[in-house]
Amino acid sequence: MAYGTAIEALADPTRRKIFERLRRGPSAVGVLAEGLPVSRPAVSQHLKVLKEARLVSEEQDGARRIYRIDPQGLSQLRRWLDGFWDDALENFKAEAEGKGKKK
Amino acid sequence: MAYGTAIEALADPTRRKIFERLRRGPSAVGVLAEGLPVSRPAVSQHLKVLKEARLVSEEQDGARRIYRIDPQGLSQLRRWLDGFWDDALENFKAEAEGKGKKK
DNA sequence: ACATCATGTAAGCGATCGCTTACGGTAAGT
DNA sequence: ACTTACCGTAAGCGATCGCTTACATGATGT
Repeated sequence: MAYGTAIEALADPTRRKIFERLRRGPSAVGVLAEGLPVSRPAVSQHLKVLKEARLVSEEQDGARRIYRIDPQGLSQLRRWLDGFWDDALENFKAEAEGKGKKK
Repeated sequence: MAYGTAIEALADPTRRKIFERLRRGPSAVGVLAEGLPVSRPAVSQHLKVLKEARLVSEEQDGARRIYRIDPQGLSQLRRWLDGFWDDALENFKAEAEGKGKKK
């Protein structure tokens, strides 16, 4: 039931930008902040939220912190969405058949 | 690029409850409000957001409005997540190989 | 025509959110 | 030891959000 925190984390546009930036590979906080219209502490706060949602992981490298995408949060979201997708298709199929019979 | 509105819509816990309730089949506004700890106008406002995100669709049936899940918003979300998933796996593979070579 | 059901909308309020600036802490270089 | 680089955290502020109550609207029944 932890997909909730993942969705809430990805709801913010700035956090999505950070997440999509990490898609191209790991990066440090300062580097991430350069390509964004917000301050470095803001990026740090966003990374904390993403980390708690298991969407990113952190690795210390000297004085820097390297962040990379964590597949755990992503897979939880995928499982939830896939379940929904199957149910939705089933319902559409059932409704279509019902309407067909009524004719 | 419309997956953003879908994620933002599903970020709210109450909206997720409504959406999961609709998973079991179409329903009217008043019926949905009975099983929730919020007022009926609140549910109506949430349904408006879900509709604008193409996550639900509306059908008029006399004085009532029947809401059901719309697969459009769902499929957009799935496509976005699937792309992310593929990239994430690629990066992990590349990183693992790189570390292996360094040894 | 009138009453009633079912719903959308407007206004307002308290709470949460995202941002900035200021500060504290740790690691590397000289 | 001192400075510099890199980062997390605290405090505070303006804006957005979700909720409620009150009102407006359209369809159904008598």
